Amino acid sequence: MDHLETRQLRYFVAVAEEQHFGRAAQRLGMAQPPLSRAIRDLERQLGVQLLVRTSRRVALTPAGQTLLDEARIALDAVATAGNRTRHAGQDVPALRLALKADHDAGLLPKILDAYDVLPVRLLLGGYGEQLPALHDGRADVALMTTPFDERGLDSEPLITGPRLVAMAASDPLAARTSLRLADLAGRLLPYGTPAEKGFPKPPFDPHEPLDHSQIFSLIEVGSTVWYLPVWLAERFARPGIAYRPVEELEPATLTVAWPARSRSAAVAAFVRTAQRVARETAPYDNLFPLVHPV
Amino acid sequence: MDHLETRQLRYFVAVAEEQHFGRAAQRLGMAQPPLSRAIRDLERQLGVQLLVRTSRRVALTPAGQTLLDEARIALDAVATAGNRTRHAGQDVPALRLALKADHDAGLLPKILDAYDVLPVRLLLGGYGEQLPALHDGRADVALMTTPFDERGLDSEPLITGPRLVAMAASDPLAARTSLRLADLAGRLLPYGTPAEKGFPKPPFDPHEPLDHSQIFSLIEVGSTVWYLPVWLAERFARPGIAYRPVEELEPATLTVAWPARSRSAAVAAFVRTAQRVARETAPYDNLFPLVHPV
DNA sequence: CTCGACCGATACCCTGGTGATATGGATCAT
DNA sequence: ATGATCCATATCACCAGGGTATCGGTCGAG
Repeated sequence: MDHLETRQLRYFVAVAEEQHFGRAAQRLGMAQPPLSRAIRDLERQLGVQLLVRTSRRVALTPAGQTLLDEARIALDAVATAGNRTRHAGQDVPALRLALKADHDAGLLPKILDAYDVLPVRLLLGGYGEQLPALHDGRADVALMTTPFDERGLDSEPLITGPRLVAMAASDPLAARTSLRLADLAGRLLPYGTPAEKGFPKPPFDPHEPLDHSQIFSLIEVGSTVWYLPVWLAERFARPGIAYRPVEELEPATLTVAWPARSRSAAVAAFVRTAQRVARETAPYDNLFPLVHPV
Repeated sequence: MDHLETRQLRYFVAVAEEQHFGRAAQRLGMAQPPLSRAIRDLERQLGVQLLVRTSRRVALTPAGQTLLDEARIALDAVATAGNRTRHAGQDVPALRLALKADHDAGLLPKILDAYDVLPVRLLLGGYGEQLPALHDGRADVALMTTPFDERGLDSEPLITGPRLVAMAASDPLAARTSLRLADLAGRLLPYGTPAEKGFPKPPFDPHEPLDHSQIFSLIEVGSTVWYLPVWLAERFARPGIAYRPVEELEPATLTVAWPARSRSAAVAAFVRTAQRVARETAPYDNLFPLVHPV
């Protein structure tokens, strides 16, 4: 009848995600027997069966699924408490801005120049790392490209531009003026979309997503094509790579996002500054120089 | 650099709220020295000073205030995980409805009669207990009277009616047909409003709020007056107590509320049922029988 | 059908985290 | 000056929580 400890939740989440006590124990850096015991004690404590163990596999009960969902939320909240507190204790207060390098549509220098409320610390994370950083309190505000999971966040759009396809300049499709998604079907590497659960096994090392240089190398030799917002295309314009509009491709919106219940004046001022800078920036309405470079 | 445990957060919240290690330890059912050590270790772990100890008082640093806020949220999320899981493990699924007895405007029987998705378990709590029950997962849905703290909740209004003042029939003010708030200033017991932090010491035992019978006894002998929604007045109409409208008193709205991110079909159906029942119920537009009983 | 591989549970041991007691040192009220 | 108050330190004890060895049940290969 005692209180739950985060250790119990971490253990359960590991087992539930791995569906395997041995791997979960390995991931947690411990042996399997104490983990089994911890899960059994947790079930006793809650008075609920969480897992169905056949000697061959482990499956979640409905109650177990509930706990998995809720425990993720709770662990996130605990991590947030720690991260926010660590940050609040720094003697030099700062605004922590999470973004992916080159995904700022060129606005970043102007925003940083115009924002003088606090010093800004940049957290340059890879693809999809901005969202968790906002959620667990490592970042105060983030620049992200739509679409993203907006639950728990407030956001304001900054600037919108078309998405283009990047392909080898030598690609036969590059000769066409108009492309459709169907023309490009099957040409994308599986990394093209965020890693989902049940991520299908890619042909080679799935652990490390490709960085920009790697991606553009593959594009240049015709191994893949890539969808990307116009501001990224602009930054990576080079001979050997052609950018073309695609009819059905939704435009991308660069967005500033922050935790929903943030009442920080520094964040609010940053958002206003970013919006003002975005308004003063020319929209992406002329693709001619990019699609037809000299 | 390890993970935070809820035990550490509970300890810190106790100390921060009591501003006193001894009382906090007592509240936690432990001795003071291990509590002091736990807080010191927590500060080491976070690398942040949380409390300023003079040998006379304990005060929060800004980082400590941050942790207090965040830890409350995190502890709530952990409690929610446990409560929701316990509930999901019950073999008889049920909808848990939190409300205060008599605060249903007479809708409850009709709602329960019309709602057939799940059996309904009533959680009859005292004043202000509905909100925490929703937040920590003990209840799926609640009936509450506006105003209440809507953060983290979704809600739909059911029925609106005026608030009245209840006073002794013998009270000189009962002879008047029109009352204003100023006429009643200072006549309310301090229990009239929810307990805030820094709750001023009431004249007698502050621990247990008064129940309805106690309140109406005090009203009947002229010791206090009371503001209450018309549906409560209706239920407690009796000789010896007079109900009068008060000009500036905002009307009350009986509301059905549920956790914001609930995607439960059972809750959604309950809300629809409650709204339909409320629409079919006569509004409170004729106060004559209540104010001028036979 | 049999045997080996796999996987979770059980039994048992041991260490360190967590709690208790005793006491010190600092501050404030009288 | 002296006692009261209150947090920190020192020290001890216990068991919660982690490790190793092993068991028992299930599935698949041959």
